[in-house]
Amino acid sequence: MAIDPLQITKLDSLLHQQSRLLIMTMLFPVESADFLYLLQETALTKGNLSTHLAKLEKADYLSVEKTYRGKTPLTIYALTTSGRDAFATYRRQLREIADALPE
Amino acid sequence: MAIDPLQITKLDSLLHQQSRLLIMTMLFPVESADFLYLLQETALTKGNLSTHLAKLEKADYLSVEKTYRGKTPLTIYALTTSGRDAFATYRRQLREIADALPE
DNA sequence: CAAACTAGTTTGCAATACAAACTGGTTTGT
DNA sequence: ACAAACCAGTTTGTATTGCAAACTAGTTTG
Repeated sequence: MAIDPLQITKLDSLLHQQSRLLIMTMLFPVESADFLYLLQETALTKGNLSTHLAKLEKADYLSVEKTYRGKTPLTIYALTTSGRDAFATYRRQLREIADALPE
Repeated sequence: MAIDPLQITKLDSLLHQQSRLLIMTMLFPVESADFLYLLQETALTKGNLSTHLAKLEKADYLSVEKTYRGKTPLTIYALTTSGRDAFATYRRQLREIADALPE
């Protein structure tokens, strides 16, 4: 049975955004990643990446550890449990919706 | 083979928005629909529905015909060919992405 | 020791999303 | 007749976004 199209409006708006979904998708398979890794992989600008990460952190979808590699700053990002849960829920809903879109 | 996560950024931003995707999803299976039908089915507010429709019209994803039902205004919306094409492309890309999101 | 580089953050601005208020007209009630 | 309520949308005001340029604090290089 086809799902209700109104399910579209139930998607987590924080994740239903291309840059943030991309970041979450990069972080999901790994334990953690640093800023420069994400910068390269996402191809976002630094400012853009920084603000999206801040938004995800504020939602408690990821944790941030500020440290050093030698003498230069190093910031490490990792999904939290609730970030993983939110991603899994979004993924499930997105699949249902994508399958149900009319032909 | 898994797709490149960067495909996420290739999604049509106009359609990667919940209210607008909902409107397009409602319009796709039908030939046309009037404002009140969309208002009921989408459960958006009138202002919100109006501005999203205007945006889709501006992108030439839908056409608008203003007429009357008896003496009261009646506005009829229909997807254009390029609107249908855009929807089909978005649907295909969304399915690929949804399938490829990491487990 | 100044210039250039590194790892991010902050700022400024244009575009968005949303609902309340508005518009132009019609119907209803008295 | 005429005001009040209603109808089908549109416009407006405001708060939130998304983005990249400019900035910061420190480090390395020439």
